[in-house]
Amino acid sequence: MKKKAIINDTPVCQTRMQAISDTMSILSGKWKFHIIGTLIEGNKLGFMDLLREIDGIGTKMLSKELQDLEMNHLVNRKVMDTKPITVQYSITEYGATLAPVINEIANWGIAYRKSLFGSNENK
Amino acid sequence: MKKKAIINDTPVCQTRMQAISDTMSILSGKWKFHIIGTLIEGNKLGFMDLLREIDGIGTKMLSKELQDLEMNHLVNRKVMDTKPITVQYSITEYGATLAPVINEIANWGIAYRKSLFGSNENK
DNA sequence: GAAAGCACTTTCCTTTAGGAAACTACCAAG
DNA sequence: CTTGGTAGTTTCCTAAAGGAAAGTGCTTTC
Repeated sequence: MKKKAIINDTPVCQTRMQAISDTMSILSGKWKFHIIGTLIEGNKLGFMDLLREIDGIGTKMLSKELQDLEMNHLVNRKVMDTKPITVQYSITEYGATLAPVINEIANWGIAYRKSLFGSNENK
Repeated sequence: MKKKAIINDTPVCQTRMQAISDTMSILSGKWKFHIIGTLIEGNKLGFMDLLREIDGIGTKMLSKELQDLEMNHLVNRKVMDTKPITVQYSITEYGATLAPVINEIANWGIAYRKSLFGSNENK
C-alpha cells in the first residue's frame, strides 16, 4: 500500500495553512513590518518622515510598499492641500489589529537574542 | 533648521525593530512557517512525511529549509538506524515557543479573510 | 534482479526582491 | 534664480529565492 494519504490534512489545518500564507503574502518583504510598526507608534506621518524613520529604506521601496499596504487597506493615504503639498500616511483601524502579531514577533526575537547569549552559541 | 532628527529612534524602538528583523530573517521564505507548524502538530516526522504534508514543496527546498531551521536550533534532526535508514525531524523546545507567533499570524489571516467577505471588497 | 521506498544533492533555469541614482514637478524662502 | 523641501516615478542593475528534473546511494520487497 502506497503512502499517499496526508495526515495533517484536516480542514482546520488547511484553513490555518491558508491563513498563514495570506498573512505572510500581505506582509512579505523586508519593510512592511517596519512601516506598519512605525505608523502604529507615530500616527500620521509624511512620506519623508517615514523615509527618515525607517533606517535604510529608499524612496522606491517605501513608495511601492506603501501602495501595497494601501491596496490591502492597512494604511491610509491622505493628500493634504497644504502650501507645499503633503501627504499623511496613517494606519487603518484594520491595520492596527496587526499590533498583537507584531508584538509576538518582536517579543520572540528579543527572547531569541537573549537565548543566544544565555548559551555558548553567540559568535 | 533641517529635519534630520529621527522621532521613533528610542532605544526601545531600535530593539524592537532589531528583534523583528531577527525573527523574520530566521523565518524568512515561503516554507518555514509551514514546516514549523507541521512539526508542532505532528511531532517526529520523516523527510518524506514532511514532503507529503506540506503541499507544493519540493525536495530541494525542504532539505534547505530544514538545514536552516536546524542551524537555528528550532528543529532536531535524528538519524535512526532502522532497516531502510530513516530520519526523524522534530521541533525543539525552543522552536515550540514559536507557537504563539504562528497562532497570531494564523488568526490574523483568518480574520482578514473574513473581513474581505464582510465588506464588498471581495472580487 | 527489477521496482520502489527513503533521504537527499546537484544542476539548470526563471522569477522576484531590492538597491542606487537620476529624474519629474511643484512650491517657498532667501 | 538658486537652494531646499515636499512626494514621488523610472531606469538599470545585481542578488537571492525558488522550482523542475535528474542523479546518488542504500535497502527491502516482489
